[in-house]
Amino acid sequence: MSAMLEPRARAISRNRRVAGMDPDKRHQILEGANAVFAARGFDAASMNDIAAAANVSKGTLYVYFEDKEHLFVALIEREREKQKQGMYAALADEPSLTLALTNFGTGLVRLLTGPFALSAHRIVLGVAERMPDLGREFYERGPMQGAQHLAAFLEQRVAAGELAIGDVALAAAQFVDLCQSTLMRPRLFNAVRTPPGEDEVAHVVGEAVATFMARYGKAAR
Amino acid sequence: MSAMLEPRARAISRNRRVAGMDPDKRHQILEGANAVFAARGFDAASMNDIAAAANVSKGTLYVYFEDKEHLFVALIEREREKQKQGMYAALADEPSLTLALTNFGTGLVRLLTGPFALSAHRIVLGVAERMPDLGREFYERGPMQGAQHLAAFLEQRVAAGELAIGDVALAAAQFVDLCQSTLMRPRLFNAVRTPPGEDEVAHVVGEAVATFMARYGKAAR
DNA sequence: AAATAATCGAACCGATCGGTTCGATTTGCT
DNA sequence: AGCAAATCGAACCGATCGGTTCGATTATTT
Repeated sequence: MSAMLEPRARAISRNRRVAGMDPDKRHQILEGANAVFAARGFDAASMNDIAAAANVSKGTLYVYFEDKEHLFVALIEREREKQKQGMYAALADEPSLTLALTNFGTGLVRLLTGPFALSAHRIVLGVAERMPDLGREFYERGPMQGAQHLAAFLEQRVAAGELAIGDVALAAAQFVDLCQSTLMRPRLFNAVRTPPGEDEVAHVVGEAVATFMARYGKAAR
Repeated sequence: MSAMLEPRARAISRNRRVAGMDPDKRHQILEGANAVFAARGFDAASMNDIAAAANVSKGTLYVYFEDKEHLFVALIEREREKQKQGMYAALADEPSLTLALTNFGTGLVRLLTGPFALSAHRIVLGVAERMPDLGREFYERGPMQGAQHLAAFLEQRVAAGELAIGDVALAAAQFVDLCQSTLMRPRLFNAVRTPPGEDEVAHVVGEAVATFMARYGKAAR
């Protein structure tokens, strides 16, 4: 108490003298959970495995997370925040319409076909029937929010006279789906075990932009 | 022929004098399995539940199916055969290109957003990491085969001068994905708990056809 | 009616699960 | 150095799982 708020500030930023509050340990646990969930799915991932993978005792595990579902939700939320930043940057920064779409689509596909988004999708879909709230939240805060961002962007370009779109929300969803054609589905089903190559992504996204512009574009063509 | 192979015919079609061979009982079991798998997913569906739902003793269950995975595979295969017929009819029968696409797309969406395809997708995706063969087979004999059928159809129309397509396989995948925009994803995540209405399907498929034709159509526009 | 075989039903098996408990050990603060 | 708290680790709990076994029951065949 040398000053007034010394102890509190230390307890938060530097100490781990509060049970279940050490951010490093928390991170460590989430890393282990990530590995085990990705490899085995939700049901088949045991808390024993996770504790072992994280090099943490099972007791400590339950100090940091109250049960398996909360641990999984925390993992998803952390990863979402980690990957969301910069996803929508392409839409705000790039003046060229087709280039903005291309960059956005490329980033989207890279993210979706990556190992984390893939396993997260599999797990959430696998339990969506039993845990509808988890499925709904995952959808609303992920894919749906992405489509809405894109829709808002398209709206601007419509107002600017660059696009002519009747149903903007549908058009946004169409573009998102066009970008994934051929790439996401076989990956989800594990029929293709490696992420698509740079050239493959460029081709599919390019064709997505072309199709999208053929329908909704006003200037060129 | 009534004379000579009577007994054999009876043994197959009428009798149940061979263990695990009664088609009615097999059907009964699959019905129960369908209900339980759909409601709980693969891992959480217990063989006890399935036996109870099918009004069959657990012992009998294991006479007809050697384990849970085989039971699930048999269920999927039965349902696939049941629903595949007539799916590709629209492509063969209809002379009008846009009408053929519309009919195909409508049937596709109806099937995919229906309760069985939905739960089958969730389950297979949920275990795709642990059971890669199941995921790959499901994909290859379902979605992939559908896309190939459509690609073959598109190829004909390209040869007939009605379409101009560079990458036919990609174009087919694009159309399939366009048809599902807005409809399939929220349903998969259980964010929308009822199948889309007739009008909604018509709108989305109509827009899918419009976008597809804007890019690849030759005649109009 | 007697025989024969499929099915039932209920107990049982070993394994594993999520989650808890608690004494031993480590860690960081004073 | 000495203390207090976080963590460890291993045993433990009740429940449930997939799968098996076996005597009782039911239905079909002769």
